[in-house]
Amino acid sequence: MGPKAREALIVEEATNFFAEQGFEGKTRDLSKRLGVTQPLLYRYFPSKESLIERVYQDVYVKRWDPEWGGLITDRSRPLADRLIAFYKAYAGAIYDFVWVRIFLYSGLKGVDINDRYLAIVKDKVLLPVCAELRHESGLPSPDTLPIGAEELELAWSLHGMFFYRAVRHFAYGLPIAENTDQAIENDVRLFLAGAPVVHRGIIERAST
Amino acid sequence: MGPKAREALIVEEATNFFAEQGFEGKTRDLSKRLGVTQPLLYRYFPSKESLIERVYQDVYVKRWDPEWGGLITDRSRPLADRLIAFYKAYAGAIYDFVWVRIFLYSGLKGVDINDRYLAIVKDKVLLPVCAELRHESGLPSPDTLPIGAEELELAWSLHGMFFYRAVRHFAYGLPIAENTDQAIENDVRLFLAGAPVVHRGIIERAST
DNA sequence: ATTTTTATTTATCGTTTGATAATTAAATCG
DNA sequence: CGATTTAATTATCAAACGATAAATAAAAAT
Repeated sequence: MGPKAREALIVEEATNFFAEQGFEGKTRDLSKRLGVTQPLLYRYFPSKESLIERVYQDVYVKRWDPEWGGLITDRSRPLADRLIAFYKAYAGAIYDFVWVRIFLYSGLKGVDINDRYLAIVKDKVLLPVCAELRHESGLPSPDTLPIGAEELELAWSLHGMFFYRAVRHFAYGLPIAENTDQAIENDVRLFLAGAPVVHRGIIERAST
Repeated sequence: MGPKAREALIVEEATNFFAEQGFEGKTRDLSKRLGVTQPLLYRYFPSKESLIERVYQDVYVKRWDPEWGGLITDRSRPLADRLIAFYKAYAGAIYDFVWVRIFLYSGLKGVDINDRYLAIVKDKVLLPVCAELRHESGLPSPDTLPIGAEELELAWSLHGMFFYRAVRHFAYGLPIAENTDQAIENDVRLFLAGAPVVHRGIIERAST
């Protein structure tokens, strides 16, 4: 087998393997699943750690499409439509066994790529959601009045509804509603109906 | 040191240790933290697995107070008050480094005690929340019309807002709003304002 | 076809790891 | 106090693990 194909095969199977077993999974078990001998792994990667690092790259890079950011901020459409469109698209990448578990395992381990990813989520999702929510309610823009911690927590609530569904399914193995698109739509509508009720209070508390 | 005190000390430190490192943490590292030698652990526990089992018991048992169930169903108080009271009390046990991480690690591992705990959450929290929500909106009681999967998903949304806050903090190491009581109150008020907007549609879809 | 390169395997090393056996130190008890 | 039990340590085992070296098989090149 050609080196490129073999390497790709190793990374792919290692991703599934570590998603299942965690990063303490043994190289011998991985090689068995690949149908090759364990030392062969070390011809393609100098160490187990370097293979794990490669898995991180492979997994994380594929899970953020720069297009998504624009979906939220495009004020030519109703906010509900935008958020539903974004979270449905996002679910296409995120509602996935490998992603959820690698993300949780690396998060628990405290890996830096996790922080970097969450910084993107904050910048491209949470803060924009807060900004749009303010705009809808006729509240001051973030340029005038910065978004505070409690307000950010509000956007995290929507994100929590959305992502915890995946945790329940792929980490705990619980069943979830068959129609996840419908569930996402419910999340967004619930959020947009409920958030304005608490938003003003949050801003008032922040400005004292 | 007396055997009872020593055993309690081992379990306590093992709990912290496994919460940090995961269950692949080495017995030698644990013993080092306890200030004892590694073989001593095997005088108190026949195997590492049995110590882990003991940690499960210790951790999980302390995290569900039977009193909590009653908080949700007591119709002498407004539903908002009840849910706020419940989730604040629950947070006292759940917003905790050890709990969140042991829960996630054991969930990822697929340990059965996790399923048993989640069954309690479903019975004592999620289904009652759906029932109370129906009562508030003048919808049929669960005795008449069983609670469906999409409807349960609605209660999970509130739970997700609540629990994902803990995951963010204790698993990812992200900062959260200082006043968690206020954040919980916001979650509940957002939920109670938003849920009725989608609830009827969910039930209609279920009955077709 | 023979040589050279490269992919893969076999064999093995040095540590680490969970666990046990033998020994020492410290209580406990008559 | 001395005898006996018990807590804890030292020493060590066998298996597992990440990693390396040497050998083989399969392509590629001349």
